[in-house]
Amino acid sequence: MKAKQHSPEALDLTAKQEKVLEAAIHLFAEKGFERSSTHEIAERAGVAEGTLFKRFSTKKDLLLAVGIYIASKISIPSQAREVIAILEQPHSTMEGLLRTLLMNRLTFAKKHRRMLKVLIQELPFHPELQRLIKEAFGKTLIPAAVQAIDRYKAAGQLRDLPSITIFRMVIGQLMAYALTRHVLLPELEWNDDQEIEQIIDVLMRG
Amino acid sequence: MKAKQHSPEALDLTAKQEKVLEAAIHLFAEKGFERSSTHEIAERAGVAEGTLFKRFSTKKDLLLAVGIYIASKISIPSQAREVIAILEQPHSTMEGLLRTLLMNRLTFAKKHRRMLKVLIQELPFHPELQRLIKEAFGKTLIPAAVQAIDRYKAAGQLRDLPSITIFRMVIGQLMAYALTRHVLLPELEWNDDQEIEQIIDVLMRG
Amino acid sequence: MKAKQHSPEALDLTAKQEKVLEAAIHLFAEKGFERSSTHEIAERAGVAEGTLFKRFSTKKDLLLAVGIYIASKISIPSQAREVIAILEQPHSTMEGLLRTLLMNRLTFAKKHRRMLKVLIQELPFHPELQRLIKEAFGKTLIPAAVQAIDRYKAAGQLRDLPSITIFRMVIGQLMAYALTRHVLLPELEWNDDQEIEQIIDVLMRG
Amino acid sequence: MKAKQHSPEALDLTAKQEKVLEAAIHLFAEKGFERSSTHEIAERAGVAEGTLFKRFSTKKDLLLAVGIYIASKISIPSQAREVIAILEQPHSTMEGLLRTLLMNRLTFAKKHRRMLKVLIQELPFHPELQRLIKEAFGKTLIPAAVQAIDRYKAAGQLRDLPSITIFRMVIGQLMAYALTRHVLLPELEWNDDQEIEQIIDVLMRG
DNA sequence: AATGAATGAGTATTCATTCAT
DNA sequence: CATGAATGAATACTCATTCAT
Repeated sequence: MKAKQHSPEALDLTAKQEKVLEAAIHLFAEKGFERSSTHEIAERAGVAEGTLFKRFSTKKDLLLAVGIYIASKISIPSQAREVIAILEQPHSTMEGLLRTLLMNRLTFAKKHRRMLKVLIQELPFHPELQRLIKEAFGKTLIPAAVQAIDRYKAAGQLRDLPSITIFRMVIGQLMAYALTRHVLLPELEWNDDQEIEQIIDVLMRG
Repeated sequence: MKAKQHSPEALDLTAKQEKVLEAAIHLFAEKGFERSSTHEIAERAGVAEGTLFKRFSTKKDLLLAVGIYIASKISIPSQAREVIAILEQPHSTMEGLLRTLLMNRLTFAKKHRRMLKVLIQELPFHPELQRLIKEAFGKTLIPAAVQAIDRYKAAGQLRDLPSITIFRMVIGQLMAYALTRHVLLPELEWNDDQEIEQIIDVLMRG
Repeated sequence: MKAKQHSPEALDLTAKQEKVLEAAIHLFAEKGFERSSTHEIAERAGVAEGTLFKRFSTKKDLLLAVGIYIASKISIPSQAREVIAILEQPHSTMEGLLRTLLMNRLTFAKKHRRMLKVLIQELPFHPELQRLIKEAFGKTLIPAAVQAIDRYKAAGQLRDLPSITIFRMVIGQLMAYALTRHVLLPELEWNDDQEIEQIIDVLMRG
Repeated sequence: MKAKQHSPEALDLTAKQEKVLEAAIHLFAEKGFERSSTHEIAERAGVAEGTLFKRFSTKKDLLLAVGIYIASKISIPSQAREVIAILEQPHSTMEGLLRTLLMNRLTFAKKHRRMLKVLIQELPFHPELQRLIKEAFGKTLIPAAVQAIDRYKAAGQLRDLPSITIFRMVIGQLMAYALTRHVLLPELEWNDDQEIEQIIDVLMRG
């Protein structure tokens, strides 16, 4: 009928349902999953409690919806393409690649800050969620990254460490920064560009 | 009465109370704070539910006890002394310092794995907990670390980056590794010594 | 419009409405009235939930429809005629009457098994239903039966017990059999003809 | 500790728990199982809703408690002994046996009227309940009854019908009477002694 | 007429906490 | 001191019913 244009495209939600998901994410991020009641979520979304359960038949489904959405963003054929494109571009320097990559991921983290917080918080307790995310990462992102790293190693631009270790180091720095930046000390003023330069600097030269 | 020798020395607990705290930590780590019931905790500790509330008048107190214990470990006059001693020792090389430091912290993390998991999980939702930990870090560890870093910079062994940034990088790598090692992929086999060497390697030379 | 030929003639239902009633009876009989949801009924009937409430403005109306239908079957001017005809026929022997009657009622019970189950289950809790059924019985069946029994007593074929007691005994045996046969032990193999002979035998000679 | 003397001896309930069970039976009998809320039950029992769930961890457990209690009454080593004693006594006449038996059972039915109503109502929907009752009957009562009937047949006091059929006829009459008496038409005045005489009369002579 | 999304009161059950023993 | 029965508010979820399309 009418052409719908949702942002969480993988989920196909009506307006009210999207309101519900939004409210849920907000509350989950703010107070945690268990401490947020469906009553509260419905109230914040401006719908009846019954409405919530029409689309999300369980409170946990609300959480999984976050996982599905993020997974759809991470994996092909969605935003991962961006990352893979970056990784596969013949960046003349490793530094350039890093810069583009970090900026891109940081933008992503900023945009989906709340969802990511919820996800990280609940990941240890929900195997379904773990599966979702592991698949999303394992199928596309990690292979592409390892391949890119191998290419740079072959070109002599990277020292001969296990590719997966290098990957972990980069991701680790990024995560550590994002965590400090958005979760631990969000009250400070941050200059992302400058911080990224420093991270790159350290990663390249120690 | 009798000379007690608890490991959580800052808390001064009787045998049963310690059992309770242990049970709480175990369950909090495994299922999360909210999903663990006081009934379950009391059962696992082998005490009555009433007994639990004698010493910990609130479920949250059990959580705070974890915070207090860890804080006491981090700050003077306890185990922090170890770290500060390390930082203040005239290690001839920066690498040696890093190695000692990382090993020491990783041992700590391994020993208090569950407590740390609980702490990290609940930190974002409990200001009291945040205060506890921030103070513990801010009062002793960070100043000592910054001072040590400054000394190495003065000695020309470190590039001229903001000390606090360097500190964050090191801690970041450590956290990223500990997280991957103990929380995200605990099922893999890890060789800590080797991994530490790689981390040092990357931190020193990029 | 079109000449309709429903079996529940007293109710005058469209095809969809009949589907709904059928589904309701099926579910009520299987899981009980309260445990069957209108959602489930609508689904089984293949209609929307709104449609259900067009004709049966209340869930209870669905139950009453069963009562109305059965009542219409019991009382004149419907199938009761059959029974009354049997009772009024000059059967030479009491045994013959009993045989015809029991067969007839058992056929009826078999045909409307589910409706009867629902009715019996819910009768104690719904005064409207009780009224419906009492009227149906009281107005036509019981008087006719009493009259028939009186005739046989006068003819010396029956001992001088209160007619209403005799009626209750016969109905009692029939109910006890039908209950055992269709509700309590439906999984056994039953030979109706033989069982009826035995019931008659006992009723006549003890 | 103290010698407790419950009437539902098989269940071992405290005073409050017995109150709860009583309230539950009352309400289940009056409004049906599904229509009675745990809130209502707790209120009628004068306890908090939580208290109810301490001993009966599920609403269904309350129902099963009724089943367990009745089953304990039916089967050895409880009241069944009474019945079996009656069946095994050398009553000179079959009529005497019947009279004693029917009186005994009717007293039982009168005493446990509500429980029996609940049981009969819910039996079709709860396999666990069916199992409970079937076992209670099958293990002790039916074999004893069949044996007694066989003895009377051998003594020429009973016609040669299948024993199980005879049993069913007697039970059937009893049930039919009890049902009419206590469930269908409880508002009428009944003279049990006289009615029993009539039932015996019919059963013996037709 | 038919649909099915939306409603909100109601349900069984859980749980931190209290207190008489 | 220790116990565990008792509490009652809070929770996730269900369901008969309504109504805009």
